[in-house]
Amino acid sequence: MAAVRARSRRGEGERLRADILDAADRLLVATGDEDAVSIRAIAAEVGVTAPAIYLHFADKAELLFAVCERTFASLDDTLERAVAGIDDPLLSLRARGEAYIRFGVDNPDHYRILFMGRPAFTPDEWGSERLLASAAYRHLVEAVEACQASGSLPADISSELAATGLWATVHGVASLLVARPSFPWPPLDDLIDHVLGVHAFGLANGGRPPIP
Amino acid sequence: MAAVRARSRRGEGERLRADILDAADRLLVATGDEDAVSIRAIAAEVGVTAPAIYLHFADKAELLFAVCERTFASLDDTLERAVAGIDDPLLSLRARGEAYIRFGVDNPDHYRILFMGRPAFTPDEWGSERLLASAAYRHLVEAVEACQASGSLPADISSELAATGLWATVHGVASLLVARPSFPWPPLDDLIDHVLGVHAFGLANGGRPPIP
DNA sequence: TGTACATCAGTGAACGCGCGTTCACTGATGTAC
DNA sequence: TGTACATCAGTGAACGCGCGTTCACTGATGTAC
Repeated sequence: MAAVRARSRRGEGERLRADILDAADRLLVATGDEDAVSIRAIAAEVGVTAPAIYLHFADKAELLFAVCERTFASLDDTLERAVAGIDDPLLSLRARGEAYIRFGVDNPDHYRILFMGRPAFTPDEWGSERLLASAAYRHLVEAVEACQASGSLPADISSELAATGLWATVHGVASLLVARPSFPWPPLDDLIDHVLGVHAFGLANGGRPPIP
Repeated sequence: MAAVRARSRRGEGERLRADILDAADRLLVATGDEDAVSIRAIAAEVGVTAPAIYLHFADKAELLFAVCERTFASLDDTLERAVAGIDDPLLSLRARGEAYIRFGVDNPDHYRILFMGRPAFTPDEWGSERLLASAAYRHLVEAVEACQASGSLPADISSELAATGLWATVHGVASLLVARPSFPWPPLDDLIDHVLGVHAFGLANGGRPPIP
């Protein structure tokens, strides 16, 4: 519970909106339980009464949607920063994958909401078009295409299939670690090296199964 | 809601336990929402009053744990049946991976509970020891070791690391599809072929990143 | 064979709780005249 | 410069709901004598 909050001056009402999103985020990280992020808990954390939430969000779903949107934007930021300055397209793709996994492991609760939640939990729009149109997804497909253009990856494979396969692979590592943190996983660095090494090698060499 | 249930005869009280687990399972599949699986809803589905549940389960967590345990056993069954009769160890490993993905896609709600849920949701014991000791996990490690013994996979890599990497890969495909069913994924067969082909090829060839 | 009785398999009512949301309101603050 | 007033940023109380769980009970059923 935060301290008592001073009422915003006239014209500064929008400040509360940002405070609410921050508080929802804080609660999510602190409790590690999205069920604990209730309208009432958020209001208490902000230092405001529950109905005040409805001055800025139509209902709970809209609020959680806004939280997701912020986190999704920060995922793309993180990935772009991770590959900034890496010229080789394949190394860049690999760095992107590694940064993705680390983002998930470092922000398990956000990651769970974004990519592991029930479809019903996040608003419908996130289902497909939003995800497709998202900066993070577009950047991944572009990164694959850059590899193909440079000859690092074979061009005879759909860039979307390759992007999806890579996404599934890094998502697999991230989401397993997020879902079962107490399992005795190999050291994270080893796991990342192994999985990305295997996948990148297989992809670069055409991804044909070794057995006809 | 099922029809009225006849009271068990004396000595046959255990029948209710099985009926409760079946009902919980049915509810899970029908609603696709684990929050809908409440003690009261289960009781109504069985055709019994809510307190009757407590004749067989100490609390809700124990009930859900029992549901998970059954599903986990059926996952191992499915995988073993899928590889039965496949002699080549690498083909067998591949078939195991494919069967795993299809199990997840075919049983999205069970899969979500087993491998995508909050750690707090499933009882603590599932966290590590249970999963490690599980038949499905042991069988996977053994399958990798069989490949190494036959020379299909390099022996200079930890079988647990390779098993974990493979698990992460198939889990990635399964859990993405489960979490975002409305995303325009490539055809499932293509995705399975691609991801397993890439991973198996990379693994069989040492998994060294193509770039030093 | 008949009957008292213990036991088994439940029932029915109630508990306290936290939830999302609505509604009528209030009091400080900036603005128009 | 002073004051009436509209507006903004909330408050406080209440709603109905479904939840997990507890408790005292009941009525059929098998068993011992």
